[in-house]
Amino acid sequence: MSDPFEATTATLKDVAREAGVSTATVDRVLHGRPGVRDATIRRVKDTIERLGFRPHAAAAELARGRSHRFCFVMPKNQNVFMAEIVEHISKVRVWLAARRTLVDVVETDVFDADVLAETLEEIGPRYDGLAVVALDHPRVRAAIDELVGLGVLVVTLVSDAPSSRRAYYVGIDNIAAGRTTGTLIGRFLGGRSGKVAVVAGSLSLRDHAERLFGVSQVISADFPNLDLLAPVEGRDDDDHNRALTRRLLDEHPDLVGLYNIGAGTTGIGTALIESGRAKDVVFVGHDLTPQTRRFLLLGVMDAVISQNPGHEARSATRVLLALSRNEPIVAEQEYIGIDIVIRDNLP
Amino acid sequence: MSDPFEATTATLKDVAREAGVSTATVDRVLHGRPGVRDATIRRVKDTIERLGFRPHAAAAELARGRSHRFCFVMPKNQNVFMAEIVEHISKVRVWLAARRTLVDVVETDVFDADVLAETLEEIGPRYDGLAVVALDHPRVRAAIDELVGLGVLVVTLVSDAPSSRRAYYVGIDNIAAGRTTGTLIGRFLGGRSGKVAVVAGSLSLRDHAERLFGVSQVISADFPNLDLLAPVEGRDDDDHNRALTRRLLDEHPDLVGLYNIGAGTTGIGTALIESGRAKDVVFVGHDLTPQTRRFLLLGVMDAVISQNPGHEARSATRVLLALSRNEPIVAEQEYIGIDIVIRDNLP
DNA sequence: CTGTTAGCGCCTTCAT
DNA sequence: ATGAAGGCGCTAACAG
Repeated sequence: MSDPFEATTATLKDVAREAGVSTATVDRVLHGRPGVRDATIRRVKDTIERLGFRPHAAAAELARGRSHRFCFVMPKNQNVFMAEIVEHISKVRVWLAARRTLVDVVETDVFDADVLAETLEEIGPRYDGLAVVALDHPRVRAAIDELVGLGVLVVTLVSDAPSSRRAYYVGIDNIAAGRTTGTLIGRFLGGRSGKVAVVAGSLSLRDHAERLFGVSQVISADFPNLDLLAPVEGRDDDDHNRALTRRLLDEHPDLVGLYNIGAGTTGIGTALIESGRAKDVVFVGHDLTPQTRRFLLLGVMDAVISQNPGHEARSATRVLLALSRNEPIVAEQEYIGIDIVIRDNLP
Repeated sequence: MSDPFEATTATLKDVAREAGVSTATVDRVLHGRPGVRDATIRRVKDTIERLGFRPHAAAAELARGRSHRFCFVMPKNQNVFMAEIVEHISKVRVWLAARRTLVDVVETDVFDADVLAETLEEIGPRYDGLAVVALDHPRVRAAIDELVGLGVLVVTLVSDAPSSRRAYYVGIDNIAAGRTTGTLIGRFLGGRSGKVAVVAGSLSLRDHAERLFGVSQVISADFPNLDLLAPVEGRDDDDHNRALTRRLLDEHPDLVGLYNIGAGTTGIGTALIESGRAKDVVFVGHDLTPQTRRFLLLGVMDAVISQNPGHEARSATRVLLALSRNEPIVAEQEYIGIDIVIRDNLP
């Protein structure tokens, strides 16, 4: 071999010439389209192999000239985390525009199965693909499955509907997230005994229920010195959570740990500060926001469990793009990790 | 109905027609090339704005038709972490091949400034860009600067040379990584008193020195109950580290914490297990490997501080590509976080 | 079954 | 300072 680059610089035309066929035939073989004799297929494949030919992605994209329309279906009353995802979608728009891909965002009540399902049914068919913050409910599953049947790509985002026919889930393993919190609280307490409280938004949300499951597992299995209280629900609302926390602190002088499973962390942190017991209670919550960042630096929160909203926004679009172009997905790149953030590794 | 895509689908030709100029002129304006009257520039820019025109990335790439050659300069005696980066480079090769981009990997003694500098000087000019695991040394800096002067793009990887003219650093903030470890060890010990030992590969390596600095800061400032021993150096070698650890354990019956700053974690873990004190000593090290993963699950290690090798390999290539095409870098996407990995959030 | 041919949208000489 | 025209490598419609 001469120029080490030559191998990768062969074009489809080269292959055609070398194989003694037309470019159209090479193209057919390349994409497994019918209408080519087996013998010819083999000959072409050999030449491709021999020349180390790789189709030029940009040329293919240009020639295909398709454009894609995707839509993100997001919660209507966005908390900071969801708002950040939306913000990142906007940032990716420029990049996508240069690829003739358009992404819309619609907001709906993703917590009401009927409303969500209707939204999906209505807007779904207008798009090539959807990224949905899903509710795991039969009605929603049905809507997703129907769309998939119509040829619309569906990926779930942040919250999954595992039993649906969605093509992919972009988000974290919430049981593992709960377990992670359990271990952190237990370890940070270093043998101290007492009660651990859990505040959830709503336990009918799959991700909240899963996180609760995870934390319970770990606390009961590994930390006999700790006593997990029955979870309370605060609808992800700061005021509710503040009141709930106040009550928990009052009723349990021996409260040593606190886990906020959903949003509304500000309310809890405020109540903790007001009680003067912020430093005595190990407090872990989700999602890195200006508020939780502040709480970490103040020592009110001991850790934040976080999933990178930018990564999730990009990942969802990349996955949709790859799926609709029939390109492979780099699973490793799309994996969303459970980030543990403490004061010292704040991004 | 009119194509809802129309707005984003305007082409350079459309702009030319609307602005009453030729496509060549639009192209000139688009890329700020000289030879266009100010008035014309304004007119074209206005039309671009008005039509919401975005150049089609694929078309541009095709027309430009350039190809790129990059090279990763990696340590010769690769530890697992470095080997994983190399592995990921191979995975990206297919993707890159479709973009007429070739990446080589050369191995050299990156710990010897002269050898590294010579390698850089020798192979650098053959490439459009280099990703280098740098040693922060005057000789190396000079070599990097010279290459940059020749028009070769240089990014540093994992280990930086901040005062050189390298275009970018792909890697973590090592001081913060050290601080993170310090806090974790301190918190996990939950008030227990005793000594904390630090094993480094070599303190003349910038990243090792920085991690030491970080951990010292935190331990001395926030954990008066802990006593940081003078660091020992084990050259990232399992056998050395095992012997060192054995000695540390012997000499300090009150050793409660252990931080391995570099590689060779297996040796330390082995010594810990052999001593029977694995559960009594909080042990934190770097990089997720099959071994450290096992140690986490066994409870021998309490946390692993890790930087995602796949992310780093992709990031370095993306940055090199973006730089050489004069495209913007998505800083947020290329940020390498300090991952805290415990038993429960293992990927 | 296979080949011909006209683009896709942009970039780049080469003229003017 | 500006325009005309050819081509990058692949795809797809249309012939045969």
